Amino acid sequence: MHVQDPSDFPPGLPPAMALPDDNPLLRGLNPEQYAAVTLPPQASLILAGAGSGKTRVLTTRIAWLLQTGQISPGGVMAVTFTNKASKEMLTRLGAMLPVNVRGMWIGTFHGLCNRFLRAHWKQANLPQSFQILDNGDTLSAVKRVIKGMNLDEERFVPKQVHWFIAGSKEDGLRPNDVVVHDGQSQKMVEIYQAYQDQCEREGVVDFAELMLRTYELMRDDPLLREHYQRRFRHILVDEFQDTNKLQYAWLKMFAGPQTAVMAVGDDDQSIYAFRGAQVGNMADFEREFRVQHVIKLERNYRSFGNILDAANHLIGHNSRRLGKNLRTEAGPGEPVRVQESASDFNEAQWILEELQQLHRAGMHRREMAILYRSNAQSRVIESALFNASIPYRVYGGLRFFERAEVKHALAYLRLIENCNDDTSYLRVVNFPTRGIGARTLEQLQDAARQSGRSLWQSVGAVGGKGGANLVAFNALVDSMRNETHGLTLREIIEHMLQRSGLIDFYRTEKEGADRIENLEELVTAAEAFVTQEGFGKDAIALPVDEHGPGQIADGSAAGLPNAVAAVDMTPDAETGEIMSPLAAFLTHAALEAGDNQAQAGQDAVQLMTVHSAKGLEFDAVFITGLEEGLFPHENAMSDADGLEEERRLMYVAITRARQRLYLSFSQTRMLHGQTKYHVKSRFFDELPETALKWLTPRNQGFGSGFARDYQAAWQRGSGLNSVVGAGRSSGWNPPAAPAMPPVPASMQASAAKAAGHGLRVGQGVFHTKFGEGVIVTLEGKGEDARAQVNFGRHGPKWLALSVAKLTPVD
DNA sequence: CTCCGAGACGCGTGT
DNA sequence: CGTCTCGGAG
Repeated sequence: MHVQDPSDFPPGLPPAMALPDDNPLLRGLNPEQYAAVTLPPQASLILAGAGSGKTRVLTTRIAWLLQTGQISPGGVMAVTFTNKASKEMLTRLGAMLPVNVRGMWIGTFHGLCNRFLRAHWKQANLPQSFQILDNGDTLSAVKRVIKGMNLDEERFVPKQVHWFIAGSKEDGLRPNDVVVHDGQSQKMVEIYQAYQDQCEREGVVDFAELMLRTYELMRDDPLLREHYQRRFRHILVDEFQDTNKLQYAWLKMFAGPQTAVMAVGDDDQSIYAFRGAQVGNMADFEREFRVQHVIKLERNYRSFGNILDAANHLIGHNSRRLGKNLRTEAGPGEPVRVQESASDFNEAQWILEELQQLHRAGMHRREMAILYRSNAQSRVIESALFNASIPYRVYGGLRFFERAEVKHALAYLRLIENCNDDTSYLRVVNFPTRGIGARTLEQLQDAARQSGRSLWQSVGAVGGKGGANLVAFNALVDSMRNETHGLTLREIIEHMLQRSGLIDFYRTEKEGADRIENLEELVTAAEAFVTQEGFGKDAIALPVDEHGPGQIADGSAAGLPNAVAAVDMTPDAETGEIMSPLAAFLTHAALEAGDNQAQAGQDAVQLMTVHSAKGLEFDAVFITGLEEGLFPHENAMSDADGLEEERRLMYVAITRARQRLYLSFSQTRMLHGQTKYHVKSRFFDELPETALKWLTPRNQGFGSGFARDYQAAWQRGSGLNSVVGAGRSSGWNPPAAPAMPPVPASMQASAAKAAGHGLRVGQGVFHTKFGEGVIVTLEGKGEDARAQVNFGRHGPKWLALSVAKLTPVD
């Protein structure tokens, strides 16, 4: 690994390009960024630290390539992992250059695959109107397969089977390619095969299939491969450290001998190994693409010094790094604040107070983020925010297009589009209820299975009342299709909502108001989609891409497309026919879980997992639940690899903060419906003490009681936390707090109950060998007294109190 | 067939 | 604690 010296760079470029100040595009770039943006058309690897201006480099690079005439819009592909990232890229690019970004291949891996398969559906052996299964759809499809094979769901857990199938596909393996170890894995492969057959029958593909199908078509069709390889002169890959085996192989298919691939990534931010990401792809890429230029972007433009010190110090505990350190010229800024709470409830309460102080001091709510390791942790915080009427927005969790009522509506739309979609059929055939019960559906599924046809096609095989109801349901869908023919997307959806009975159903429901609101939101979303994607009356096929200098002739002779429209409007390769707005909208719904249309635009506090925070930044960040078992998560604590990934995750979390960072942990937490006792995260031991400021007394934490914590909470309000750091860089001086109220009697009582052996559950103790821990359980009396103590790093231990020396920590 | 309540089970991260 | 599944009554 070598770093290009920016001073003698870029070598050998035309003079016009070497003058940075001449070109407004390049103004303000630092030497490394400048070098990256203006690299010659060869394979390159950009190691871009957090906050180092990575997106700026990517977009400026594309703009510069276009502006200098090195490529045409059609000659570049830029691929990201998230819709958020690709949208941002498009927006920024559009602001830099007057270019029709729509015609460019900029999107997520899955979005680009979709675009590719829409154009080549025939060669890919797909029906023209193939539908995409989201996670929920895939899971129910897997369940159906398992049921259909008469297998035990205990032995073949649908979730695990899905995991197995997706994992196999991400390794590029079809059922025949999977190596079988034993009877169990043999059966798994059979399920995989049956699932695949079912998908083929129904004309649907899952996320992994989008990637694999595209890869295979490119691999097996030399004409197609050559066309695309010659077409793309530049391919830029964002978040390269997150690519899996299949995505890397996919990239190699699209990158030809003349293609300059720029991989941008940060090994320290690799947090998706659990779903197959291979950081090793970075090293492989450097070798296999014979990378000449490796550039490190280490200058951070986001955070103050103390925050970066914390990040650098922490990540330094990882081995196997490519080696990179963030630096800033912004000064130390405020210290990183650390808060300990007695319970998750108290933690939420404390966050609430801090949020309000920041807001009163003038910070926008949207600039405050609360991060947690797992989605389940959001609930306590949400209810605290809700009760205090503080606007907030939750990312992840239930997304718009995943809500039950929205999925029902989409299922009707999908049936209108493709009536063989059994997943959708089963979802709404009896919703709202129309006298079609389990018995009838079983007969229907049996009939379908035997004839190898879809449920829709098999309704005739079921007799009796149920059979008649099925026929009536088919007729309903048919008439919806007929009646909406030629209508606008909005009209189609409104008609379907009425005709299906969904609206009427929710009107009579007790809690139906919210659901109706969401259904109306669906209409709005469709309307916005139509406007955005240009499906208006004057919609025309988007322009054919012009090939830049040195580009190949178009591939029309081979029946290949050289016209590329917006993601969902790709014309058919042969007929040039454009997808219907409905079909396009359904694709959109499957690929973009619908970030959450609801409270968008409002100035709201942002709640999300650390994973979904990647790529974002905020003025103030709270990292919550920093406890052993939670963060790092218990399932990842046992092996070194898992722990290193957790540490990278923590690194990502820390580097989201611009000005103020809070780290918070709690002694107790409601999990699985019961109270758990936790030790603070080991990550605290890996942070530089000089950058931290403990808001609660240091090392006196464990089990020191609710009363103390209660008092501390009030002391904090009285300005304790503003002593350090206030006035340094930001002007958030907390207002004076009210006088401290007396400690409630109930809390005093709980502290006083420490009778007997002088220990109680929740008590913090010190053991000479295991260190600090928390008493989780107490049993027995006198000589037999024993305690279960959770020592975090050493795990929970049973100790005989007559033998073990436990010193209360208080 | 539909509705409702009791009981089981889970919460690790995402396109 | 919340959601999903299953069993029995209407």
